[in-house]
Amino acid sequence: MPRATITDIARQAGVSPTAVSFAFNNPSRLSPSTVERILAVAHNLGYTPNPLSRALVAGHTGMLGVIVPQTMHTIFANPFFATLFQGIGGICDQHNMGMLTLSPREESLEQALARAPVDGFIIVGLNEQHHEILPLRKRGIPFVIVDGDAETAPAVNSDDEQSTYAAAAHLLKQGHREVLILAFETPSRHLDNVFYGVGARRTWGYQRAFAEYGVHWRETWLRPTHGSLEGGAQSFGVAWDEGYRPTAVLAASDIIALGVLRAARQRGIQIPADVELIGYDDIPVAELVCPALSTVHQPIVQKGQLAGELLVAALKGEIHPEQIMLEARLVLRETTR
Amino acid sequence: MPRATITDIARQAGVSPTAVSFAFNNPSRLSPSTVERILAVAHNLGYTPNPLSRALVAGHTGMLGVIVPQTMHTIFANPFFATLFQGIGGICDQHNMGMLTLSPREESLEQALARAPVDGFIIVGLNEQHHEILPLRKRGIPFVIVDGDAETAPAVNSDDEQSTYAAAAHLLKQGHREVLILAFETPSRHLDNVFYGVGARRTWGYQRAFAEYGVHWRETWLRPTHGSLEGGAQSFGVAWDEGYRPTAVLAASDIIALGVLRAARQRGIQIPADVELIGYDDIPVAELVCPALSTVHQPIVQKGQLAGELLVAALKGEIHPEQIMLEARLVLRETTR
DNA sequence: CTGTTAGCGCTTTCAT
DNA sequence: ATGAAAGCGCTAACAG
Repeated sequence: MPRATITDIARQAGVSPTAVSFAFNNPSRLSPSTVERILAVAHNLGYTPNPLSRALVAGHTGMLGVIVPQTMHTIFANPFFATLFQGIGGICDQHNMGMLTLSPREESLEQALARAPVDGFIIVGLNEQHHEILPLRKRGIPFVIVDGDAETAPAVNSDDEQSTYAAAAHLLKQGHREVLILAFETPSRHLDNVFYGVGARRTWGYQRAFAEYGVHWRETWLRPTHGSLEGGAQSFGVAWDEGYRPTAVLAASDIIALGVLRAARQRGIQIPADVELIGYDDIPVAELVCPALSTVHQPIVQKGQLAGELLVAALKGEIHPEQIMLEARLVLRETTR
Repeated sequence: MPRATITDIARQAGVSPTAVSFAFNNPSRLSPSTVERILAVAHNLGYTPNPLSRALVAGHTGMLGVIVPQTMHTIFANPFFATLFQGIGGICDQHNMGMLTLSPREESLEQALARAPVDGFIIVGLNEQHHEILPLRKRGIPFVIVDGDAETAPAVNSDDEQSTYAAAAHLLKQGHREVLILAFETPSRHLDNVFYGVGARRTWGYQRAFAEYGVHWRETWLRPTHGSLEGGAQSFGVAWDEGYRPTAVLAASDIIALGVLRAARQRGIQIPADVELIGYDDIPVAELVCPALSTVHQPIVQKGQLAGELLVAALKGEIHPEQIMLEARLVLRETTR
């Protein structure tokens, strides 16, 4: 038995579909007794207005899309995203919106964007100019960029280059010369280039420090690493097993650093005694783990909130695209000496 | 300028809307040149078929709804959910679905369910019989229950009662008699009763152990606690500051236990020397924190996967409602002696 | 107070 | 190979 429609209710209640519609959306326009009767029938048949039809005519769904060019499995394994979503979710709570998480489907990010029944998007980790993002602009669908370059669209970023510079500089200042860098790998087929977005900016920061401290930058000491605990563990483990003997490690994200911690433990490497380690993000667990992670703090929850607010503003038609830059700062805990 | 529609494209390309539709969904039915022309115009205007209209006629959206009776802000702050979502997300990845996270809106869970443009739901922490869930059944919308009682709907649970019994028994066996229990608080206005779902089952397990060990069960030693780090910290802190001096604490979830860890640290209480602590869930950070959390392990990712698979099966019309019970087991690490 | 009617934007038989 | 027309389920002028 197919789902009951407005017509079914109308028939059973002996009224027109309009009346049923009013009973749900504008009861005051009907006599109380009619409303009651309609609602009774509806309740009886378990009828609820089809959200799709409703959204189609209303022109909006009340849903906010979040898209990240990684698999959902990877996304939710990374506390950075959970924390970012905490911020976004808070705004959804305030505005009674649902949050639709999307990841590239059938090889195409563009398709994912096209199929999503949402009012606007928060796009994480891609530049505004990305070719699969551009269609959104043409279609006039509001979106805000998080962790990506943007000229005209609203965006929220943290000061990656500056803060990774600080992290690398700290290590170099301590005299380290053999430092392994676990950078982001080209996150997916959607990116053509390692030197893209946050990944690029963070690497530049490290690089600038090396330059300023007159330390030779060796490409082989930079390992593109999958943004996951396993990725970090493997990347560090492989390097170590290949004979690399870094005295310090810079990880482009905390989840990667956590992987380093695990791989080091498995090999009996002492952190920070044998190897110093600095991550990035300051995810909530960073200060809970043992040893507590030295890292670059960025206000992740706030980042999500701002992105959410920017999108909500855009949805309301308040068009004052803002590119927000959040401060990030080095936090030394126990994985550095 | 409103978004371009199929008619706009048709007009500009000098064809009928039908042709445009075919160009997108069934190009083989059109001559290659026509397809090309249509697609060119479409691309030019940044046209993409409206997903809502499409879903309306197709009868499905390719989106999976996940609903939890807590604010999104709370949900995403709890690694249990991130981990559960990791499992669900993996299934979404496989089936090219999006994942819509919902939380009660405008005071009404029922409304949240009604407004969601999804093909089916995964409902976490509510019983099948909950009055706000029942409408779904009538409407014939597929859903699966996670962490809730279900008789006829598919469901995934872990063996809460058995495993919390084991946790409490362990403590009691060690001679503890002053044990503080941080149970779930009635999670929200949607639940009328503390003795509901997982919360109830976990409490029963603790209770049964007390009974079997002949230890008097004191209601005052059971504190309903918000399922968050802050909740755990506050609940333990308040109890302690009121003069309670437990020698052991049982927390209904790891995030609560993490809060205890923090509150204890702030007060200079040594764990496990002064107070032993056992959580529940075995979220990924449990073994990373310092001291590593003793807890009850349940396969969270798998729980999410199974829920996802059950829902996908239901969506396909494969109706073999299964109530799955996952094993959970005590894992002793460093917060117990 | 209630019903008629015309869409919302798209897909899909059924003709031509 | 292409188009006309009906309809997905609902809302909202506009009548009466």
